[in-house]
Amino acid sequence: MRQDRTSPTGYALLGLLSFERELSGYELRQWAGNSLHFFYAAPAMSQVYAELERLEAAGLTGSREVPQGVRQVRVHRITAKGRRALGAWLRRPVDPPQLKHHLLLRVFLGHLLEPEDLRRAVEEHLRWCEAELASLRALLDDLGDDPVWAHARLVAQWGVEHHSAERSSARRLVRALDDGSPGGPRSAGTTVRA
Amino acid sequence: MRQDRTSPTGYALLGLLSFERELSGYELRQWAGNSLHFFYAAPAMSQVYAELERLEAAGLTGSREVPQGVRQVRVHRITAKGRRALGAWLRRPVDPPQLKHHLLLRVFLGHLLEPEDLRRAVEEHLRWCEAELASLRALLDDLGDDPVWAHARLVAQWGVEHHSAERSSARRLVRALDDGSPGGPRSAGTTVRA
DNA sequence: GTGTACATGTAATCCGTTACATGATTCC
DNA sequence: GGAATCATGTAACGGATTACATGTACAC
Repeated sequence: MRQDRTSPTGYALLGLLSFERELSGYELRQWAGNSLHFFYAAPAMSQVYAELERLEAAGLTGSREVPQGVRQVRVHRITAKGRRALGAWLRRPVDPPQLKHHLLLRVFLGHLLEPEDLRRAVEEHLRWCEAELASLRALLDDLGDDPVWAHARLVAQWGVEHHSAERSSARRLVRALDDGSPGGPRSAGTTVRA
Repeated sequence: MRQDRTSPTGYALLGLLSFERELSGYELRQWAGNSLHFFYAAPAMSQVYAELERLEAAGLTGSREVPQGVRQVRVHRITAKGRRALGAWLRRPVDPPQLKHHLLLRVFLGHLLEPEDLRRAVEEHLRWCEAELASLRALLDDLGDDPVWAHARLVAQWGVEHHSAERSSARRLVRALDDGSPGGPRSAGTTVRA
């Protein structure tokens, strides 16, 4: 039993199970991938299975096989012990957010890139922000106004704000890159915007 | 030689060495810890040493021991090959940012917490944001206006925007939590602000 | 009949952390 | 004299990924 051998990712999965539905590993991953992933990097499929095994070994979840047509699908549920463990974990001091922003690393090392290369990378990031915003809006739509999803709406709203800010910063970055390039704004037809 | 066995963290260190100074592992970690860490989680000390060994084995860095008083300190420098490898990596498609936001995971699972506990966690996060903003301002101050740090200033500026947005969102979260609590705004003397 | 989503896993490997160990230097 | 910082590492472990392997169900 010793200590608390459950990782944050384990608790995240346990958290998804805390909505009291029985879910397969695949479904858990799906859910993590399209709603959690905005603020918490979704684990690989294989890790979900590994994590579920550990959770079950620790008695925090249980599982059973249910027939799904011809096949057997294993569905998981949280146990009373799991609910207690999760509650205790949630009350512990929170670590600061962990970020690995690969684009900004490139910007930081911009002296090793052509301004055009850097600009393209930032613009790609901008497109990614737009795509994330679109799926967040779709998510908010799906959540409706059921009280069960009140907190889910809060984090989705946070996501919208976060990605909007990211988008503003990226736009500002493009402008700064244009202004700061050797010899002022870029020539060659990339700067003229409407 | 096979493929590209260097991790993003390895490239990050290589990037720090691309400013053409010879640095010890300790100094690299220091630098990563107080300027890179705003957008790229700083690795543990022990990983820095491990990464430096790999880089040297791959011929991307070189090192030598220099006397520092009585002791020998090992300093590292980037090689021509390292500069080429870094340049090539920087031009590759950029992965989206990776985030693990432990606070938001708590918010998402807010149905398992007392509103007061959740509120306290968000307020703790708010204090963390303030502290980060303060050190970012100090950093921007240190950077001065030397052209060498032009890109460093850009990412520091991004950091200020990012943490300001984070702060706004956290404040909004506190308000939403107050409003949304069962029975309206919290009683018991925590809601009345100024 | 082909591709995509559903569904579950194993193997190998690596990324990264914590804990431990050691010692010099500098500040109070 | 003691604490904090500088400085470098090793050992053990666990977290997480990629690549591989397998097969079903369903839509076009």
